[in-house]
Amino acid sequence: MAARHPTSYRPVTPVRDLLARSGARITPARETVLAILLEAPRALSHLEVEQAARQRGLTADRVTLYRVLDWLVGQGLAHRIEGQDRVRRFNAEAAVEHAHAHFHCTRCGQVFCLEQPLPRHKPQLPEGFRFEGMELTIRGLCPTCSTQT
Amino acid sequence: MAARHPTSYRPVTPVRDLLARSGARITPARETVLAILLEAPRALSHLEVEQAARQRGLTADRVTLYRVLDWLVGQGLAHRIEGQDRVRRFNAEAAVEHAHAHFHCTRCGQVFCLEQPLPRHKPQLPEGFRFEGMELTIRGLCPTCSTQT
DNA sequence: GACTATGATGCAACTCAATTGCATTTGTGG
DNA sequence: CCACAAATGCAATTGAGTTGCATCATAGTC
Repeated sequence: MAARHPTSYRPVTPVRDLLARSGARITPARETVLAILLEAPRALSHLEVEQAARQRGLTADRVTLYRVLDWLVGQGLAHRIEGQDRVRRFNAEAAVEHAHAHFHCTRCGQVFCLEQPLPRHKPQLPEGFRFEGMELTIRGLCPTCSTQT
Repeated sequence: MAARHPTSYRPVTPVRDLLARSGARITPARETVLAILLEAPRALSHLEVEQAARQRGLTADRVTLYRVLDWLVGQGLAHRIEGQDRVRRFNAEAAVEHAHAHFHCTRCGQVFCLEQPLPRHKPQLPEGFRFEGMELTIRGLCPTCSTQT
């Protein structure tokens, strides 16, 4: 997988810099996982992260990856998406405001980030409800699956 | 819990009628579960359905309830909502078009149906994606939880 | 460069919703 | 009332995610 902004005039912020900002420790697991998420074209499940990590030579426990992912979410470096299949997926959009919809393929289960932003305004809620955030998930078939009959 | 349209000029369609339309068998489990969903003010998890069913004197296996719920969804009699907590919740909106947002309380986990409809139009999708449906989930605190500090 | 405290990791066991296979029961059309 | 397809019950299983605790490694300090 290629880096995100190969032709950008501004260099990609190195993974270690992003991590360093948190003040917490920089560990191989955190470096690798964040790099994986940053380079992924779509949201990855824990399992996909684990496989990608192994390909990069990281031998980390399943639990460690869960904890790293949670930590990244806590740091605001990654975002967690609740899938239609009871599987959580993660992506990292270091620079991009995370306010877009997700597309969940009902056939292969992949989750894609869509470019179009969510409505800017907070939705009207009935009396007493407090808003924290919102998530728009579109179900359907991805390009690959929609052509396979 | 009261029936849905107490003042409507049109009588509420009896549960058995709704079931009969499917052409499939009418069983105690299906009757009870559908009645529970129709009368519930919010989406219910499998566990909540099970407890409600027991209160009504239905002694059905957990698995049966799972299967009944799936079947109701397949028949279009119920709708499945994917929670932020990896728990599926169900509601039945026999007459109402199901195109509204859901509110998920991040504290108590309850899911409420919001009145405001989703945007009518199908969202623009990148080339190749096929639209099937969408789900808008708003996270936050419900009235009860938002007052408990 | 070595030392150390604190926070990260590994391991094993566990939780919990949901699913599956198969034998048994039951609703319904004939 | 009968037969058969469909629904149910039961037990075992899956799979994502979590927890407790012992061990290890990072980053600041000397």
